[in-house]
Amino acid sequence: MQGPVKAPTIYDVARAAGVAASTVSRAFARPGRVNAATAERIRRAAAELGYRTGPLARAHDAGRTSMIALVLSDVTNPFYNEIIRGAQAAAAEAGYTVLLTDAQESGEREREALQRTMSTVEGIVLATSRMADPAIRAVARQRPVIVLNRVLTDLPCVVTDNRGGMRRAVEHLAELGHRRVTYAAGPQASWADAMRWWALREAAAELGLQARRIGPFAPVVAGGARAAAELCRGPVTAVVAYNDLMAIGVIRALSAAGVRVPEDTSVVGFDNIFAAELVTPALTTVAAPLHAMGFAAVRNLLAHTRGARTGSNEPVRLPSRLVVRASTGRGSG
Amino acid sequence: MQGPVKAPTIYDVARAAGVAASTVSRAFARPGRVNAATAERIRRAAAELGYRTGPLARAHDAGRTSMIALVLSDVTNPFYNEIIRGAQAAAAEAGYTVLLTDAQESGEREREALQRTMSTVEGIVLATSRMADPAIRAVARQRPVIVLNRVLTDLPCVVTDNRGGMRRAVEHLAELGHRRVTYAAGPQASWADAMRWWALREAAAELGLQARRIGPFAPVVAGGARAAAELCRGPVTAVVAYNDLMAIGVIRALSAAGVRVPEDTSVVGFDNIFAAELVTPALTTVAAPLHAMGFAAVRNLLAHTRGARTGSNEPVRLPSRLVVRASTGRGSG
DNA sequence: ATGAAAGCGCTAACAG
DNA sequence: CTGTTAGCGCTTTCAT
Repeated sequence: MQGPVKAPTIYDVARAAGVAASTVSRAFARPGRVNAATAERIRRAAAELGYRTGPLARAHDAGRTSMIALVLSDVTNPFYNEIIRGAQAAAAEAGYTVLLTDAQESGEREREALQRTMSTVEGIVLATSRMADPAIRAVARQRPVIVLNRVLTDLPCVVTDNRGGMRRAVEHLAELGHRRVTYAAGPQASWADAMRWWALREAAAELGLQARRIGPFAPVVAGGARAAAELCRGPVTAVVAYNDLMAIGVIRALSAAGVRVPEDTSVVGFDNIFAAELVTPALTTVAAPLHAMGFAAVRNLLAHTRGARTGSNEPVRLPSRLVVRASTGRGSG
Repeated sequence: MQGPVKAPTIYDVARAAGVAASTVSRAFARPGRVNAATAERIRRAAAELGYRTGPLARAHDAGRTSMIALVLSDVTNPFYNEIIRGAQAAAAEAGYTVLLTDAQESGEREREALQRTMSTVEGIVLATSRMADPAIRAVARQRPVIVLNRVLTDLPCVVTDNRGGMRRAVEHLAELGHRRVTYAAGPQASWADAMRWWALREAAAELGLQARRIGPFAPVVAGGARAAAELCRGPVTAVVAYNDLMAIGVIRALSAAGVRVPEDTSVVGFDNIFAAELVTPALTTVAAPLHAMGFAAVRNLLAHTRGARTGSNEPVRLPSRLVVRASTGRGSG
């Protein structure tokens, strides 16, 4: 057993090949400017030693890495699909590459990953961060940051109009004759969750509905199923879930329990993910302009990166709309 | 208009704050070890100049970045979900962080992203790469690489047993009384696609079924729908799709066209993605040990990274199994 | 075509 | 607590 041997440097190769380090460097970077024979000797020596260009040195003085990081709370969540695409589109437009970082729903992991990534990127988009405000500000001190789905004063943010979307959803439910709504809450650390519940209460109050809240639950199908269990206690005719994944969970669990959707109870989701129209019944949901959000985020970020002494940092608020499908129907009153 | 001004260095800050560069460094890295007042002055100066720690310098001498890259042909594809989780698990175990890179189904983008990322990571997992073999080998010369879902001689690979899986699927169909199978092909650049079609032919021949192939199609729901259109020409009782997404597309399009699944035609997918059990009818599919693949890949990679003079490079072949659900049924013969 | 030497921006080791 | 002095591994002048 030897333990990890120190990786060979360019100097080791130089020595082995009997040339100067600078020549080795050239041999790799500008093969044309070096004697074919010498180049060959160098290549051979390099291969022999298993030489690899050091992790961070090469670009050391280039200064620009042309990369930005997009940090997601959970890559696995289809919610991010379009956001990612939007971000990539904006990045490509400017010749940048997007590095994806997964926080695995943990503020801790997010911090750690960020710490490692930070130094290699020119800017960072925090999508639905699970970190606390101060941690985010700390990051922002190191690199230009733009926050998605959350508002922090003095930091550039891009959010959807949760309030308007929720309003539309509740109106829809009211029009169908429902007299009370239950909100199945998502993660506590989620800024959006707080906004949605708040918005639902407001809308319900104004429209004369009764509002109730259960949760929090994990923002995944299983979480929705758990919500459904709690739901059954008490007369529920309409539920709005934190997101589509949960809504799907609710529908499935409800159906399994013999409750018909939408005849017995209506279900509304949030986000309009791809699977929303795949399930049966197809999900009525509040659609966020996902692609546009990703795009706007990176656009803004790049502007800041280019040194734009940040002007006003009013959060960019993108509109959302209600997509009515089959999971909502007449309420019994 | 000024153009991007050269970014301020740690020295600029030091000068502005009237301290030594090392002190500035400390102020950022170990805030405790520096006089509060001095730290404050430094922070102020840094903020004033808009100073940010240089992209690649910080870890410069650490040598190890503790990061590996996982390159995906399409992050958006749920197929990768468990692979990602597996990779992260193995990485975490070794104190590494996984950087996700999306090739957006393009060999070109993959190359470019890789070029930028490469220097910052210690190793690379290429999952379902869209690059040509030589390009992959070129990357492997720069960093330890391990290839997923594809076999390249002399490079460490991790693949699933496509052959066995397909065999099981065809047997299943045969047992149900089907006399012919159609394969709806995926992307041409896909190594797995070639393997699957080949395996289907082999199995069909041995079991006395007729095999047909249509495609290629994009490996997404829309692609499956397009496949279904072609399917309708000719008497088809059983189809195996390149992956679950396509299979779902096939089912939906078929249903829309009045063809019942599985009564009229049976559909089998590949991968057993999350949505497979969500759709109606639930999808019969060949399940790959996704999590295990991601895990094994990173494990191996890390071993190579630690300098293990690569021994035998026999591809690691993980077993797959058939998950029978509702999309397959009795064939009319 | 090649070598010597001077950095790149930052951190660590060692004195004060 | 803070300044000085060496590098980190590689690239880039500038000679030769």
